[in-house]
Parts: sequence; C-alpha cells; structure tokens
Amino acid sequence: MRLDSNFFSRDVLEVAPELIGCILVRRFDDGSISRHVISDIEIYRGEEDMACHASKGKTKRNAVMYEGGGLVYVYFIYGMHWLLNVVTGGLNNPQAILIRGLHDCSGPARITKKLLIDGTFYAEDLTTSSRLWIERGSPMIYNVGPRIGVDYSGDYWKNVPWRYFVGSDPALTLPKKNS
DNA sequence: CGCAAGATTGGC
DNA sequence: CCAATCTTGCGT
Repeated sequence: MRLDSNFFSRDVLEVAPELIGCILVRRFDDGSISRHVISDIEIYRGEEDMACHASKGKTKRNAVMYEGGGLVYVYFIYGMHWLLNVVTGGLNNPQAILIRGLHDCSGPARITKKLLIDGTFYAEDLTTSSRLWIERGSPMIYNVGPRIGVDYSGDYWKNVPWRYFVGSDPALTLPKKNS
C-alpha cells in the first residue's frame, strides 16, 4: 500500500522510525519496477537544526522543504552526486529525511545512481507519482547514531542521534569522516 | 564577481 | 590520502 500525505505530513521525528522497513518503489521509463527496503536514513529538522539545509532560511534550493510532506527533495552535491530526501511535516515547517541506504545498496549517492534519480525528481509527489513512491513495509529493529558528514554543524547538532540504520553500521566500510 | 566548501565516492 | 566537478552561499 502506497504511503499517503497523512503519513508524511506528521513531524519528522514521528515519521522517521516508521519509514525504516518501508519499500522504496521506482518505476522506470521502460515499465520495469524495482522495490527496495529502506534501511538507513537521517533526519533533518527545521531552521534551528544547523546541519539542515534550511538552517540558513528558505532558498531556491531548499524551497520544497517548506512545502507539505510527501514531496521529494533532491539536490546536487560535490559536483557529481544527487541525494534523495523525503519531505515531511506541514507547510512552512522545513524538514526532510535523507535516504542513506537500502537493503541492497548503501550510500546516498549510490542509491540515486542505481535508481536513476536526478534533478527532474525535485518536488516529485510521492503520493501520486507514477515513477517513484513508497509503500508500507514491516517494522524493523534499527540502531541509532549521529548523522554522517555534518561535523561543520557544531558540537550539539553533529552529535544528535538522528541517523537510523538496520544491522551493522554500513558507514564503517566507507571512508570515515567522523571523529 | 571571486572563492571556499559541501548531508560523497572511488581510486591511488 | 586525495581528486573529481559544480552549485550554492557569502564576502568583497
């Protein structure tokens, strides 16, 4: 069953725990469909969160985070990678969940590469889109830890345990950037 | 207008 | 350890 706007419109702290174990579904142009269990995510919540792109106020890039929950926020980073986020919460309450890993694909940029997701998905509506949506899955046990790659955000925000992941930490096998 | 840095990855 | 590669945000 596809997740609807009622699911995404709640506060990100309520949505995130339930998103673990859900199914990310991509329908490609040729009609083929791939389904992947969401197993690694990060929470970005409000302008007060110094690691969130909304911490500097509304800009052209992050504007979709100020819209209602259920939309896609994708952005280009490091000159080569697209990262996929799901917007949650209500109007003018900027928050989103970064999809960091799937059961068979770990790494936020690897996911968009594998699923062919780019800038054309900016503000895509997950509740009505015919090429990308999320289905309810089975609840899963997960671990929590600090978010990856946000050391610039200060002592408090870089240590908030807003990363949820299933199983052993996939980031430990990637180049380490934590201290 | 110039420039530094980024919610990363893969290669040396 | 470091280059790739380009948009964004901020300073001049």
